[in-house]
Amino acid sequence: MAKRRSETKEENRGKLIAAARKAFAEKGYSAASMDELTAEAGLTRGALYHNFGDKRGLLAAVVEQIDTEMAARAQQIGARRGNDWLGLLAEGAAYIEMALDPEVQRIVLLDGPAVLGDPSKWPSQNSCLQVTKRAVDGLIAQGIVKPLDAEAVARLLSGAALNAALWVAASENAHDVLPKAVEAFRSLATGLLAEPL
Amino acid sequence: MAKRRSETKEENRGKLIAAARKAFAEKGYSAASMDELTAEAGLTRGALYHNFGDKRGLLAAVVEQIDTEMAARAQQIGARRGNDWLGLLAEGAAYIEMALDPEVQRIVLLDGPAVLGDPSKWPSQNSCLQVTKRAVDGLIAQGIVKPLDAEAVARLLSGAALNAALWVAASENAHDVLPKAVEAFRSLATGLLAEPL
DNA sequence: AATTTGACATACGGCCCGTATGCGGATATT
DNA sequence: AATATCCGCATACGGGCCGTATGTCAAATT
Repeated sequence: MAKRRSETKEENRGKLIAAARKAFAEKGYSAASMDELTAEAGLTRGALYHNFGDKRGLLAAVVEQIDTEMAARAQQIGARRGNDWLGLLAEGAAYIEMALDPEVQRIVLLDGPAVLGDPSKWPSQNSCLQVTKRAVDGLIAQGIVKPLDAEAVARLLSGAALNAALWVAASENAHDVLPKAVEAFRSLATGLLAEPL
Repeated sequence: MAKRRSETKEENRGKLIAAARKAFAEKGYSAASMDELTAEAGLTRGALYHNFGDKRGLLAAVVEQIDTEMAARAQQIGARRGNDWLGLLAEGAAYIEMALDPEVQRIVLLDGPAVLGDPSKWPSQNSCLQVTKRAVDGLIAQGIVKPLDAEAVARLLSGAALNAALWVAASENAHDVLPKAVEAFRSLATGLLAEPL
């Protein structure tokens, strides 16, 4: 066989991240054991430490991967809708739905901030925030949205969306409350409009 | 001296909670050592385990104490302003400011949700949510706010406020961005009004 | 006064993480 | 092509922390 070394290294990195995603999502960050994690990936803690430095580094890598996937989805939706007002609303709703994924919740919304600190300091830069910020910036430039601080608006919107998702996910009947959350989000967002509809 | 037993027990409970507040706020939940914690309170882990069951129990008690304090402040502000629209806005701004306290951030906003799970399942019931929900309920009944699901609105508002607070706190110049956050919050909230101002 | 209760201390064991060291194959050198 | 080097990963070790079981002494009960 004789594979290239850099090749197998990337493979193993991928295996570790995949195993970590599963373990972190199921057990939570602190309860996830590095030994079990690496064993499930067919490796040992040596590989993990060599690739990611420490447990936090592994979490950061996992978060970055998930975040990248979320950003891709958001971009798709934004592109399909166009960069207008309805696009922003659709994006917000999309984030609420994405956050229903237990993996996203546990890793990105709960353990991520607690272990890694403020999202703005993450390697991945928190795509949700960035994408929203860009959209808001555009809408302000067009005069559709009030001339507020774009980052402030993005922070509030994303915070609202993510909190709504946590609520929906914790509810018994998620499919019943999801529309309520989305509706409330849409109402809230209309407060940003420069002129009432 | 010969104090009553129940008396000293409450005293020690208080000492432990106080020490835990400091340790959790400074080092974070997972990095805080129970041994150091209890030693600083002049006790041992035996007392801690006897009173709170385990480390999570101690965190829950700390969160409850802080949460109660926050609820008291919010009630004050609400009562002073009256249960009207401006009262709700003032309350939201108050929560943003309260969340600037590093203790509140680290313990209630970061470690709390990660360790204890969804706030709605906390013993303290998360005062921020409850107070906001009650205020929104009243405004809906008066026809001031659109007939949305009160809990959904409360979730979104509190999520927005708390996320804004995290942003402000992480900023270099907090006193510069705080007004931006509050202004954005006010704009967002106007989206809830049944009729434009 | 004897007994029971309860609050807390002490002792023990296991798990987990981070570091230091060792090893074998891929890569570079001449 | 043979040797030397490097690198990715495994293994071994040590310390810390948490949860449980057990012990102890003062307060409460009778």
